[in-house]
Amino acid sequence: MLRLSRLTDYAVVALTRLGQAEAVETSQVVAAAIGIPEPTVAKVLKALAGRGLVASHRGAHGGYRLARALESISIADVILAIDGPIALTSCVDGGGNCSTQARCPIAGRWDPVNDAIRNALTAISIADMTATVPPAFRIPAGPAPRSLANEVA
Amino acid sequence: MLRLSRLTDYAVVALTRLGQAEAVETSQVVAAAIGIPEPTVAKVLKALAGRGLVASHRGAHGGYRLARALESISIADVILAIDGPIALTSCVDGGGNCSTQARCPIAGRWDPVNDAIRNALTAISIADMTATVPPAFRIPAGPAPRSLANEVA
DNA sequence: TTTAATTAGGACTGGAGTAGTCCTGTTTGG
DNA sequence: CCAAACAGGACTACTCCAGTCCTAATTAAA
Repeated sequence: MLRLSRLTDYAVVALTRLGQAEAVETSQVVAAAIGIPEPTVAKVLKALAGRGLVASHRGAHGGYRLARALESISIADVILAIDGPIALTSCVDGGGNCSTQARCPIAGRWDPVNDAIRNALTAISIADMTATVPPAFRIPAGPAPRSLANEVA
Repeated sequence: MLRLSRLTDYAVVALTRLGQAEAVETSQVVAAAIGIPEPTVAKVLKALAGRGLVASHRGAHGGYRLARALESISIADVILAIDGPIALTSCVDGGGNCSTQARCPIAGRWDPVNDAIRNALTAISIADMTATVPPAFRIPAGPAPRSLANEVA
C-alpha cells in the first residue's frame, strides 16, 4: 500500500509543534508536547536537522527551532529527510544494479510515476496540511485521535 | 521511502506482456516470458483478475488476457489491485482508530497528500510507462536490467 | 575551568509485514 | 471422465523499519 514511514508522520507533527514554539525547544520538550517517546522524537529531529529543515543548537540551553517557515517546507522535503530520496524503483536511483537476471520486457519504467509523485509532494507544504482542517473538526484539547501509520495505495 | 510493493512491479510487467500477447496466455507462459517464478506470477494475475484488470478463463486451454487496453489501465488501478486502497494514513481510512493516545496537535492531516498522490497515479496509464522509454534506450534482446524493488521517497 | 545539559551519530534488537510457496477445490475443454 | 488451468487461502522465511541505547562532541553557566 505504498507505505509511508511512520517516522515521517512524527516529523510532521514535530515540525508543527516547532512552528508553534516561541524559542528553541529541546527534543524532550517537543516529545512531551506531542506525546511521542523522546528517543524517537530525538531521532526524527536529528534527521530533520541533517537536512536543514530545523536548526539545532548544541550544549546547555540548546534545542531545535524551525530553519524556515512551515509554508516553505514541503512534504517532499520531510520525506526526503526521513526516508531518503523519492524514487519508486531501485532500478531508477540504484543505477541499474538489478539483482535478478530476468528479462526486462521494456516494461517497468517508473520514472514518470516517480516524477508525478515527486511533483505532487513538492506542491504541498506542511502549513497546507494543517490549514486544510476545517475549524469545526479541530480538536479543542486533551487526548485526541492522532495521525499514525502511513500507507499510500 | 514510500515503498511500493514489489509485486506491483511484477504486475506492470505481466500486464505489458499480456498487451503483447495475441490470445489468452496461462500464468506459466507469462511467467516464462517475463522471467519471474510461476507461483508469484500466478498470485499477481489472480489479484489483477479479482479487480477486473485482466479476464481469466478457467479449465483446459484457459488463461488470462487483458480486460481493457493498457491505455485505460492506470497505475492507481494496479496498485489498488495488488496493494489495496491508496491512503497514506491509517487515521484516514481506518476511521480514526488510533492506537496510541498521544495528543494530536492538529498536525498530520494527510488527506491532501493522499489525494495528490491518488491523482498523480490515476493520470498515468501502463501504456504511458512503456511509451516514455526513448527508442534509443530500449534493450534489443536478451537479459537486461529490470525494474525491481520499488520505493517512493 | 569544571560541570551539566544537549545534540550528533551510529549500533543494536524486536516485531511487523511482505514475498514467495504450496495445497486443495472448482471449472472446463477434449 | 480426465487433465489442464484458475480460485482461494494457509503457511513460512525473510527483509526492513521502529524504537532504544550508548558514546562522543559541543556549549552555556557556575
